[in-house]
Amino acid sequence: MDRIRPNISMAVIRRLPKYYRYLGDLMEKGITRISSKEFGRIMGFTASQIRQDLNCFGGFGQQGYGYNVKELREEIGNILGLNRRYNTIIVGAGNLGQAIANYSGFAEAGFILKGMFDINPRLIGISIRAVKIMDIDEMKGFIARENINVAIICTPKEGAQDVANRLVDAGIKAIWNFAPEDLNVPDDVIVENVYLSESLMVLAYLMNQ
Amino acid sequence: MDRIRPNISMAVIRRLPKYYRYLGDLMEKGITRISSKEFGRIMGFTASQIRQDLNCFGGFGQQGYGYNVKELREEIGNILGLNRRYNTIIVGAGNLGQAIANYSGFAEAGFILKGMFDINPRLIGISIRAVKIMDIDEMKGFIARENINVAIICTPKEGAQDVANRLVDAGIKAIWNFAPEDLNVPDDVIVENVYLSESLMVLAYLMNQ
DNA sequence: ACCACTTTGTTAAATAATTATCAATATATA
DNA sequence: TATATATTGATAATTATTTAACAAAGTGGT
Repeated sequence: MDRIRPNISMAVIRRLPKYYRYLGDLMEKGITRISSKEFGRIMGFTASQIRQDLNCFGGFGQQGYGYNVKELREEIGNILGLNRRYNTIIVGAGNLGQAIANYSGFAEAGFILKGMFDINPRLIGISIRAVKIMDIDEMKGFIARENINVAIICTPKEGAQDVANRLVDAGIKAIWNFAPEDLNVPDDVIVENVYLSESLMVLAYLMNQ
Repeated sequence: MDRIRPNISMAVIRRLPKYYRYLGDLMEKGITRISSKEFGRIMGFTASQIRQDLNCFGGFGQQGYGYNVKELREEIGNILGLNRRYNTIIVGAGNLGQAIANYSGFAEAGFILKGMFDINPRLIGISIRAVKIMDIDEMKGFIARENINVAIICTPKEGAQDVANRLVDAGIKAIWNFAPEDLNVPDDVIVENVYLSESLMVLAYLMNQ
């Protein structure tokens, strides 16, 4: 079904969600077709880059016509795996964990929040959006029982590696990590980091240039 | 004081916070000196890259010895502008805005939260960590009065560009943007984006490879 | 003070990413 | 149906980034 995809660079992969987003915007405006030239103008990319990127995955365009917006969006959605569902837990139910639990973009990408975990007895038992916060000691059983695919780490730096170890032990293969720490996990476990303070420091840097 | 820094690439700049973080870890462990070789081993970079990166800003090392951990950390902190203070406001006081307000890494990078703004009457008037949520119509005056340097946008996609326009109008030159939208601002305004859903989509992609 | 070893800063080489080019092919119009 | 125009996909050229190599300079032990 898919063409073989030999070593596509992360540079390309990280642009895919942006394409997906802009194609959604175009759809909302009722635009049904777009050329790489016009698409590039809107996104701030060169037309060449867009054609090059899309061609990593297949010839979605048509000469003399351009790209069909709806079709291309669906294709990219499938490439990104947005057509699947991922049973997800949040570990660390503090402010950030709760904000993520309430985050709507989350469900839109196919991630379904099934449970939350913490070590703080004050938090255990309460619910966020009908999702219960449980004791972290119940986590391993829950992951197996509820067929959890993804875990989101929202703990402080100190607890993060320990949580990661527990998750790996419980069979989790994908982690979205908000803790400011590079997690040590086996090669077959995927970690996608969101380093908020690093982003903030870059802002500080740019302000002083 | 600073040496002239001719066009340092964003690739280098985005690594600086990581150096800073690892140097902090080393300090906590009581390590006072480190070679590029060992530092590279710990961080997962080549020794060459570390020497190349650091040399963009100055010769911080010593032949036969390596780098002084404390000194190097301070130098990088200064390069990043962490020695300065930035008066900051949050616009959009929903779940994410409140989580960011409670985020500790924030103050550590020199960002001082002075106020929060929203359009929701239910939120206006309440306080998060002793910081009041105010009506967004009061924002422009507040920015001038309190000498605000930085604004954090935590609104939904729909309100983001309008908020950005108001911020630019009020003289703000640096924006940390969490809304899933590319903001249109004048060239002299810095925008650093945190695209959570894009990060999540990359995770989904990687899970399907 | 000497010598073997370490390690930097810098330059060169290699690799990766982006942009330009263009033949091939489709569209749109008369 | 013929023709001018638009646009892709692919390849080549260019630019950016990373890695390797090495002389110069310092360390540390004797």
